[in-house]
Amino acid sequence: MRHLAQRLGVQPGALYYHVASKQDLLVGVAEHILNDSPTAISANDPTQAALDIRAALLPIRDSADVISFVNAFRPDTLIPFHALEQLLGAQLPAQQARWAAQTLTHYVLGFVAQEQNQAELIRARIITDTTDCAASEEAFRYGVEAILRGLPSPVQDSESSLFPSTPTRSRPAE
Amino acid sequence: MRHLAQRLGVQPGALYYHVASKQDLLVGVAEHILNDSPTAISANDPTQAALDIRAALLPIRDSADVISFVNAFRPDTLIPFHALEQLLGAQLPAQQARWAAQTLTHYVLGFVAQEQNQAELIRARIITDTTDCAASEEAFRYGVEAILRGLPSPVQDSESSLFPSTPTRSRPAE
DNA sequence: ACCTGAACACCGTTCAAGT
DNA sequence: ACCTGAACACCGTTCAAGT
Repeated sequence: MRHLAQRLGVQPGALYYHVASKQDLLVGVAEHILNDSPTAISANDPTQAALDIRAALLPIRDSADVISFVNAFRPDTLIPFHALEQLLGAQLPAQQARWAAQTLTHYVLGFVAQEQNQAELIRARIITDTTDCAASEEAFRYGVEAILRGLPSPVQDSESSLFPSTPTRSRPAE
Repeated sequence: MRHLAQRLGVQPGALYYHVASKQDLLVGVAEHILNDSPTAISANDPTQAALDIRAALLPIRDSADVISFVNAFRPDTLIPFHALEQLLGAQLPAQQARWAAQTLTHYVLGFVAQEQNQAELIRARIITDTTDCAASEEAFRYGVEAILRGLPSPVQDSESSLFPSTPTRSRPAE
């Protein structure tokens, strides 16, 4: 809050005319990070979505912690995670769709949070850097693929979207 | 720090005679939480280990965040996660064993962190409680089982370890 | 050996008062 | 409508000085 105020050339208290609390501000920040990312987040392929979310978060310090907080504070406000739920739970009971999405979500955010917290410790010279960027990506992908393998597989789309095998039913009750 | 000092009937600064930093203290706290838990953590069955870790963390406020921090700050110091690596990676290349364990670890810590952060927000009356304890456990289990299904299965101890079906590929370059 | 006192450089938030 | 000034109740950390 105080840093932000300084950057706006304003007293800390002034922020509270525009925002009710730091937490409310973070909701806005989280939405901005995910919606206005240079790399858009896929809404078709869960593997790609996971990679895209990581790519959107990595360059922004502590963003994974922010997103995790917002997901706990205001579930369902962050579209990409909501989208994941529809993607993975295409023909699953609603509750299992939610569980499936949360499984992948927790992994993605947990993984990136660890990367970023480690980066923060390195920046502060508390630990020394032993990170290989390419290896991190490989490790991330390994987990994503393992999880998707374990979850009930969604529509194997390919060109088979010609015949509507999926009942695409039940738009979730608002 | 200040809370702890107060509880010890001592000035805040006095703590720094015994501990180098808050972070060092947290390493000790994390070890204590996992080692001296009333419910011991299984070292045989990964599913049970995950459930045990959650059981050990749930009653201690913010413990999942503490453990996550310590895992980033000092990887490999927390035994149960190290044990998970050996359990899951019994006949896997070292790097994949690590990745497998981290996949499950991120899920477990991410899940419990969300539960605890939500509990904290409820305690502070910032959000209202809509949590069903039994449902949470079911959701947790769902994710654990999905992930273990997706990961290369460890020794199915019974009789199937007779034929070495896994090609145990090219040990990765260090 | 262990602690106090006091300071340093921080937090998020509130609120009367100014313009 | 938007901000200042000043305070409130907090942080982790350091360090001379006490016992």
